[in-house]
Amino acid sequence: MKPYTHPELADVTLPVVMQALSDPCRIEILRSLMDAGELACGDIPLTISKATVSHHFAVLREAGLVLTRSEGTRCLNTVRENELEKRFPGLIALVLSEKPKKVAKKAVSA
Amino acid sequence: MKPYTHPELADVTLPVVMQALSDPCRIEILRSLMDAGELACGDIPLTISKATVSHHFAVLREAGLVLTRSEGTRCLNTVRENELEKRFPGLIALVLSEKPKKVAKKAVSA
DNA sequence: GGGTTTGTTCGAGATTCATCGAACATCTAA
DNA sequence: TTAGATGTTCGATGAATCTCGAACAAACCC
Repeated sequence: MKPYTHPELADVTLPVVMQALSDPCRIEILRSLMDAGELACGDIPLTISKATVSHHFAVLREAGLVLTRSEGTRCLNTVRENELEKRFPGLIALVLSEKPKKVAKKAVSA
Repeated sequence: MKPYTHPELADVTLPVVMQALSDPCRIEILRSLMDAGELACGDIPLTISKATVSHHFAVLREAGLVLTRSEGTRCLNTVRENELEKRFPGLIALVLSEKPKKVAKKAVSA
């Protein structure tokens, strides 16, 4: 089985995180994740191949931004929100503040 | 003389800014600028060629991060701090909060 | 004017990156 | 066991990026 590896956020550098966030697809993935709480790779509303989606998730994972766990044939992803807030204060808010695509979302208070 | 062009921050997207911040050299440049207030290209304490420094400044400029003005044969650069704080709240603090590390500096004694 | 300083621009080389289809692996359902 | 669903990995390809030296341009100083 595939044991996903996640870095300690203390070992993640700022350039690595910024690089991970420099792609519009990955920013959109992060927003979807924050919006839904947890999503499988296939649930990402993007018109790119699943190979590319897998690649983007790997980048996000290695940058310490998301946490992936296997469940059946699917992999469920979440944003490492609390840890990130400690390591890079304000980063998540920055990502979410850009282009608020969905307004009046149903109380998913975080 | 060369008329430097600077984008409106409203037109700058998050991926573009993140891309600009994904290079350790450019992060170091920003830190030096914030520390000194205003610096010429040649005053950047990095061991890279002036052609490369010029390139990095162009990237930072086009990402809306720094403002460049000519003065004699030199070009003085400042961080667009106030504007950035409005457009991308917390971004500058994020860059400064990262522990300063050695970027392309001389190696320590062996 | 001639020379110096400062920075830009122009190739060019090397590396990295995003993207895809195809093949593969793993788990679930029938 | 077989078939389907879900992701990963493997090449490959085209684009972007980082870096440099060399040539160039503009402003200063003598």
